[in-house]
Amino acid sequence: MKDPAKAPAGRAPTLDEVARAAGVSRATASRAINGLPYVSSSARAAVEEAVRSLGYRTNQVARSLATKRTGSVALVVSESEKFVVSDPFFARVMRGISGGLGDSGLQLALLMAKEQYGEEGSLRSLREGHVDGVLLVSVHGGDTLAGQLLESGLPLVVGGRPLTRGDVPYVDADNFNGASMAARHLIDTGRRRVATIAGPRDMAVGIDRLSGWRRGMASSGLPTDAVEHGDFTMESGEAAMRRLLESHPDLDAVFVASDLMAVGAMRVIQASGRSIPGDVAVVGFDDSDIAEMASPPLTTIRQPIEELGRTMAWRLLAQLAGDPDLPPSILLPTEFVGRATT
Amino acid sequence: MKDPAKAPAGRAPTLDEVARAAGVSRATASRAINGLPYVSSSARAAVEEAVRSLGYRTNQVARSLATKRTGSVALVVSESEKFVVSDPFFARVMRGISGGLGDSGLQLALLMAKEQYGEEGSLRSLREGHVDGVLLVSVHGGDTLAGQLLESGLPLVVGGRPLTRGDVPYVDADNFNGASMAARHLIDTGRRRVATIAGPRDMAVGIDRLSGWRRGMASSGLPTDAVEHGDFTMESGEAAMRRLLESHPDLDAVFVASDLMAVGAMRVIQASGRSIPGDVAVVGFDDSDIAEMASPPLTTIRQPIEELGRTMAWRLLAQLAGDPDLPPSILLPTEFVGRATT
DNA sequence: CTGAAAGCGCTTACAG
DNA sequence: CTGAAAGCGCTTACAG
Repeated sequence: MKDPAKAPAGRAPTLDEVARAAGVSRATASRAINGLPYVSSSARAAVEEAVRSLGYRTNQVARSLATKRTGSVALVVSESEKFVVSDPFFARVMRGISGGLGDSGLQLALLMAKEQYGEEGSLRSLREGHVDGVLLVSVHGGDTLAGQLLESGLPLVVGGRPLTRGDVPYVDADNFNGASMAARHLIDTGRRRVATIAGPRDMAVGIDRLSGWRRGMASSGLPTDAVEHGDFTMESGEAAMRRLLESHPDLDAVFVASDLMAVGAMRVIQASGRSIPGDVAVVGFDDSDIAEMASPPLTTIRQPIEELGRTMAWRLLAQLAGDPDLPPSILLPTEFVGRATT
Repeated sequence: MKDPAKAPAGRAPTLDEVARAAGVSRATASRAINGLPYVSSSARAAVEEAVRSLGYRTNQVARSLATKRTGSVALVVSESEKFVVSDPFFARVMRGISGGLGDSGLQLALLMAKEQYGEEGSLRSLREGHVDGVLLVSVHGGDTLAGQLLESGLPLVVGGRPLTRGDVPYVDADNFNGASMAARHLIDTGRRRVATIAGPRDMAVGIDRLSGWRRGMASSGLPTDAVEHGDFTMESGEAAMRRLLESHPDLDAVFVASDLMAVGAMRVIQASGRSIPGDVAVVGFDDSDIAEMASPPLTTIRQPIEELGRTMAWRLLAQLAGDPDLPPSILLPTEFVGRATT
């Protein structure tokens, strides 16, 4: 017994075959499948039945060619050395993005912007790839790429505040208020000589966490002169802490702009014979895995990384849908997480 | 002064325009661009010049429709809970894959196989997505998905040995020999009562590292009865170590199947009043970031994670190119990294 | 070595 | 509400 409704093996059924099976034109079949109005319910039912029995799936490539939309967005990440450090960050953002794209039907195309090709090369391949929009995770720099993308007219959302391009839509954690909370918590628990190990001066996340700490200190009129910078590696945290202990041996607390640097700082503090939190209290930032693993477990400020990714996806989706009232950029709340170092 | 060779703004130049500018037919322009033979050098030069001056880039969507190849491969990762643990692993594999794809021109489409849709849903969207091949990172299970993909005829390379499907091409680290090296190193440095904390019994990586350890021990005729299992979390490493110390208080070394579990084990060892490596030597596996951060820094077995990704990409590329003599699967060497716990 | 033409599988004005 | 037809931008036998 043959079943003439079955698709011929080896080749995917086409819209044409669906239309024939349903006894309608290709145009009507297309409308029914895409849920457009002006299709009689009987035609719609026939098409749905044909789709089911043939196992039809629309060929996205053909659709893209006709509609000039690809149904995919690019996730661009820079492949710079520094990035390796924040691998877990990246993975979590991506999970969030993937979740946020959810049932939108959009594919996520990954693009590692290779430094050897330069940003122009990345831009080119984005246009070649014909994506509908771009999600750019900008850890370090990437500002010029963001600017070019914006000017090219491609819908764009950046993760992390771009340093120089205030006009690019972005989503970021509220680093300023998080750092301010950290300072206030230290003050509230009786600390009076509070230092900070900040991130790089040329990264928004470094700048924002430093100015947030300043704001928190200023609200109590405490001095903000004990500042050293690191580059978010553990080693740089150790080195910065050594400098701080030398210049400010009387410090009784330190806010460190990342958990990883904080772990380095804690080692130096302990090696100097000081106890944590007895002699020196420590607050980190990120609430990464190592915060809990540190000994003692590290008090820190949590940034909602998955949520950051989800929000980036949401923002891009909304823009693609033509949503008129979109906030240019979005700040996600950070949260105090008390553990044993304060 | 107008430049008639420039593309009209707003719309990308087409092959048609290139052909016209070069004074050849579309067919010839296409051949020249794709580097096919049978194009006169004068025609080739004219086309190249036209491409340059117009800034032409081939429309991949149109090409895909014509050739029935998409120029993209899917990276499928399962989004299960357990996966979160190995985030850094995942990010590094992906970097390797991206690097391995290199200049192949293939796009990497990311697909998080959501558990809620089940594997059938994932499979469907892969076929819909019309990718040329699939890279599957199989951390836990995923064997049935791998099997279905294989049967669907889509070129496939799995990262990590599938547990039940011996017929699927995969790339993995040489966990067996790595674990064997670990055991031998402990024996060579004078340890005689060597325990192990193995991974889950239902993961290939758990099984392979356990049997490798057994092999290493057997070569010296030492007993292999001190075995406990964890699930690769730090907590499970702690719990397993507690059980080991209870059942084998005389142990003088332990091989732990992951660095993260090893850090947990070290805490328990130290809390029991034993010194590392004085009383108990410890060897981990992975050479992840925390291996260096542990105190004392952890001796471990390095697995080449980026290389794993690169090799997966290479294997898939070779298969797509129709390379006839491909090894069904590939094992990447692991490497001993001596630090302070042995 | 080259060109005219058909075809890849859809969508979408347009005219009914 | 529906269908015939043009078009999206390429590739590739086929015939010269």
